[in-house]
Amino acid sequence: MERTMIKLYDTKLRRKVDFVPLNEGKVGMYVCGPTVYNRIHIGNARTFISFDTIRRYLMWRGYDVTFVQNVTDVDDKIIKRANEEGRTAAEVAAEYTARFIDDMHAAGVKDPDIRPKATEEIEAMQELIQELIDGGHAYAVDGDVYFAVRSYDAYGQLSGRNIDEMEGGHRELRADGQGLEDRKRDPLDFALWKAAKPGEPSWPSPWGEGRPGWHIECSAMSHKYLGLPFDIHGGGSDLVFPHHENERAQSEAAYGCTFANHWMHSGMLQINQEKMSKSLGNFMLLHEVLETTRPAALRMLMLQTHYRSPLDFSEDRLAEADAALTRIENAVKNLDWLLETAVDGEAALDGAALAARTQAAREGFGIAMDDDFNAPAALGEIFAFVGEVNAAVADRTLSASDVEAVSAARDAIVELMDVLGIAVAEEAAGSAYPVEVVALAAEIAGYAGTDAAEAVDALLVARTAARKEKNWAVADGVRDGLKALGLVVEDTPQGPRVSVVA
RNA sequence: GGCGAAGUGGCCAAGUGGUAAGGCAGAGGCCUGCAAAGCCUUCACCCCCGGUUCGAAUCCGGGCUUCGCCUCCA
Repeated sequence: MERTMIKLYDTKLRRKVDFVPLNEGKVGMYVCGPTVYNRIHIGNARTFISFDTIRRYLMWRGYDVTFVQNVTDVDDKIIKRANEEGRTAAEVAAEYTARFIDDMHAAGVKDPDIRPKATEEIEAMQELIQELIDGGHAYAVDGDVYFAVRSYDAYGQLSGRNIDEMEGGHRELRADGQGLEDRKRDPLDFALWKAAKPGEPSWPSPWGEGRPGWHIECSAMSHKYLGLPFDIHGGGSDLVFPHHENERAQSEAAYGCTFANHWMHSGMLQINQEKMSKSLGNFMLLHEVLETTRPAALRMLMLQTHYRSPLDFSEDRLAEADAALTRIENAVKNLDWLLETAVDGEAALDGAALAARTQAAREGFGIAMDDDFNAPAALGEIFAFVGEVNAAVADRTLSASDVEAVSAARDAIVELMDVLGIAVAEEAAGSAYPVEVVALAAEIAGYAGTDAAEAVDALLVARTAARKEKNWAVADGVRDGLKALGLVVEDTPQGPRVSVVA
């Protein structure tokens, strides 16, 4: 297959660049995980799904990807929640860490290769802080340790900020009485280590009992598990400043080398054109959305917009995405059915042309995804392909000689959707028919057995006979009765077919 | 105020120089006892004003509007 080079938009450079892994064939990725003080919302989910898709694509392209995502399980917000609920911070963190993993599984996001927890990496953080102090980039004051921003020349490069202009902003804040930090040498400095207050989780350290600051966690964990530099550092665009700027400053100041080779940031999910966030209180939790929506539909919605663009979320759009996904699923379902009923006979379609079109679809998909993981365009390729395949096999009984080409087309759709993280060939369990169909069959078809699958067959035989006799009352009775039980009967050129509705 | 992103058909959305992919919704038709699925046809002067160019949704300037970051945030 003709390959183009993968291009990605690098936040630091503010342009698309060719992606060349630091180690041939391998990719190291680090994506900032959540602070576990609540269930994650769908805005968090968007970022994780975006990077999951990127990861899957890189793997499909043959890269050996090492994907690291932390869990921030010590933080002010966790402590606050614990105090409110009369629990320990560790209990709160443990609960929401478990729920986070549940939610990720429910959303179809692959587990990271390594999922370090901040509380289990204190030693690595302390070592990094000590490096910074030794190198003159950090200083301890009364049990706190601060990073000296002005000791790192490149500060502001990632987020495109000018330090001196920023300080003006800080002075304004100070005039408002906010952000007053007497212990800092410079208003821009930020905490690497926070002295413990009574009742807070803390660890012993050379600077006194305390806990790590937020930014140092990711610096320490990415260094420990990926080594520096690593290929891609990702996260939501709201983390660019200050979190990622600070991470970069810490790591590069301490180790004297590039931290992340590329920075990638996903766009914000919005509700009514406004960012959804925990602090604005306009958030919808992922697990709540998944109570009424299948995960694949949510993912489809997210794939329909480029990962860097803002994405407005609404129930209507979710329904649209579900309908769009159904079109692809139907195509696969129909192809499966055709393949099952293929007969030996004359070729009904041009297999060579279909094979060529299948190959073109794969290439089109790859070209789209190579261009900064353009999933909407890649989906466009899939839809265009689906339409052509549908047209090619419309109202046709497949002959045996067509099977190979049609089967390959069907597999391509499934494979490409899987790269995007959506399984469209989920086989309905064969014995998933509800037992009530037996009673229905007894009523309508005079069926006397106890097996639901057999009862369905009996009903279909009865219905076919009724249709021949134009006895629409019985024919429709079977269809409507089964529908009430969650089974849909569809008539195809090859005969009736029953499927279980999710 | 500083920095950044964006404005494409009813809705969503791809598209960075050669006269607009795709999805959803709508209309007409085909198939069908009905339905489902599917097929065919149909639906855009790309926010406004200037400029560059043989040619711009795409480049430049100005304007209007929206959003994000600048404080915890995916």
